[in-house]
Amino acid sequence: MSQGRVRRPTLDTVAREVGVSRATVSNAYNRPDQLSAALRERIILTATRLGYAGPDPVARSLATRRGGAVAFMLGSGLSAAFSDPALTIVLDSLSSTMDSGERALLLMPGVEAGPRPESVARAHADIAVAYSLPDDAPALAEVRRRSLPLVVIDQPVVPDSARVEVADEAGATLAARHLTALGHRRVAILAFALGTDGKRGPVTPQRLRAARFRVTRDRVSGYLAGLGVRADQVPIWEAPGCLRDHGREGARWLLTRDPRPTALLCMSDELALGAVRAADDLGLRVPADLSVVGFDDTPAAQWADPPLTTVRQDLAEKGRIAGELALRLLDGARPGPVSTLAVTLTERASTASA
Amino acid sequence: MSQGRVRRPTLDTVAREVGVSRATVSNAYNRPDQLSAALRERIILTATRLGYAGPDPVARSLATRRGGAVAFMLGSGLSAAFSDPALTIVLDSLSSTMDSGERALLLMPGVEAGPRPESVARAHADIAVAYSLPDDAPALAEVRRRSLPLVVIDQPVVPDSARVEVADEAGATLAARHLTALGHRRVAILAFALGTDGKRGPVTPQRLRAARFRVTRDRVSGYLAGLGVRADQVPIWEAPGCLRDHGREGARWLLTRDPRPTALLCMSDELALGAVRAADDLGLRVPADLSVVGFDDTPAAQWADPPLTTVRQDLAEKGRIAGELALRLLDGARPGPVSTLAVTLTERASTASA
DNA sequence: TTGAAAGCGTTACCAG
DNA sequence: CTGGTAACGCTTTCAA
Repeated sequence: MSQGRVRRPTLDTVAREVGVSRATVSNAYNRPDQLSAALRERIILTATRLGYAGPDPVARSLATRRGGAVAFMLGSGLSAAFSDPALTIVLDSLSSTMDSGERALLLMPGVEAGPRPESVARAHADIAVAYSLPDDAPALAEVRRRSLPLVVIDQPVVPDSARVEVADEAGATLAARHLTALGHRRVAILAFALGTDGKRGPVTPQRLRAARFRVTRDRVSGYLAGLGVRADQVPIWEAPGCLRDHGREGARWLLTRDPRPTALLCMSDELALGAVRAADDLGLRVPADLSVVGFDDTPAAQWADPPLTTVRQDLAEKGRIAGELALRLLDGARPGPVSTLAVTLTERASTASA
Repeated sequence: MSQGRVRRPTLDTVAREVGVSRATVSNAYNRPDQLSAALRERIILTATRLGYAGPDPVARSLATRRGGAVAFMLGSGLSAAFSDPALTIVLDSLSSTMDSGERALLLMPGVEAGPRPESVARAHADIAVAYSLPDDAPALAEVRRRSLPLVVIDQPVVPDSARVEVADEAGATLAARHLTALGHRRVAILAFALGTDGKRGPVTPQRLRAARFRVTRDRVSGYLAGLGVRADQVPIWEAPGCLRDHGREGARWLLTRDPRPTALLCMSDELALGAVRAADDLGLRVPADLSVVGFDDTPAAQWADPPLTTVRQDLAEKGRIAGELALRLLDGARPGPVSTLAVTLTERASTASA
């Protein structure tokens, strides 16, 4: 049984043993219809006896010029990424859309501004999918250098890439209008990161202008438009991420300003859920003392107590579309115009009249 | 700028253009110290001008005999997997342990009994990590066929693999003893899946004997030992997974038995949290009317209301060890004996005297 | 239905 | 420090 340092058998070994050519053995594995069933069986049998495990995936890729994986580039580490239900839904939907069994999913976690370019350079992937990266993510430059087809989800805007986004600005406006219609005049914003430096805190107009994330920029614009105010007229907190704890922390600050806001616009449901928790910490009732609006409409939003008023986007659809764009690019198609998914406002119990 | 159908430049193209050999160009990329800085610069410059993106990762892998990825095999689909905080922690810790920037993470989601063997056959990976798969997962047979080094986390027991587990039986016993010490006599068990058929419901001793998951078997044994009863003397519910909703559903059933249990032993914190929710649905107070014990001690356990009494295992450490085992295997080492992590009981507020 | 030969793009070894 | 030459293991025409 001990194979020791014996050289691994190859197609050639099997071919020689059976007494046929390499091509025939290759066909035995890849095109069973190209040879007689009997011969094929003899080949497979011999292969098994010799301990040949089937065509080497790497060698096969070199010959076919297909890497067989899709590189999924994240803007954060794995644990943060997986704590984000929105990402989870999109990734799941993307992977099941593309899953032909032929393609694997190469996860490229990031630090700060996305995956390291060296990782991208070495990836055995023939397409890349970027999930919500900052404008100048180095990984994207590397994707370009390699001329890998690219699908961008949400952000940033990359020339020559296939893109799927949601109507961020419109959605944010919807949320803000909802609050003003309810009579809220003191509204604060709980925002995603503006930079990749991990900073958190109140946002200055200057930092806002230098923002490196399109989504954050657009949503802030939308909020301000819906509110009918300028950036310096409303408290904005920059959270370093989109998770619940980030929301709790930011809301704690926003809710201890004077005058205290009567409503919070949050860029994700998780952020909003954190805000509800912070309100709770401070003895504020939602929605009696504080209205909270989320973004995404993840499952948690409707399960929450109180159920969250939020801007609904179809996350699964976003993943599906991204997958289909990827498939099309892989098929040689040129990237088309951006697909923008519509959003709607889902009114639940976390908002009430001022 | 249009490259049209022009053949992609290769190492050779660059070498010819610069007037050096292929080897030298290769060295320019991989061993800068093997040539003069001037020559190297000239090479890189020409490469850029020609639009050469650097050594092709697949070709390089063929030559170096290194695939450059670790295949992480899951027992469930992506969305279920990422909803499990325990998996998330382990995976994050594993990936940061192994991350030399050289290696990528190939995610192999499963359906029912793990990844499809064909996916494993095609994966450009030089090592596989199995996360909590059933005893006879087909993917494992494929790993063996390919003679890929294998690290198994939790289960199953695979000959010739490096393994890291936790003291499941001991932990379960700890949990059960805690309850009996508190005077509980009517205790029920909320268990993981026993089969890969997605079934849920009360467990028969027969199904228990046929269980295909070591962890489930061992924990049930541990619970029974700690309780000092036989399998047919205690209600056991088989949940199809380890998530919160599964727990809620199972607990709803267990808590409507007559006589109603005064305590629940749950195989994961998520399951336990679902059980707390079910108790809440039924108007039962935890721990006044019902004691609940979890397993894992994920962050959610201490955040919960009430904070969860649970069997603590060091998930991050488990991931780290798995990563180190993988590194060692990659280095040519033979698998050693199984590493079993100790567990402790963390008493919090979800348990009280009967 | 089968086989021969020409790649696929690199790295590794060894001589100079 | 540089270059020749031989792998690496497979797929794919094209002819027979």
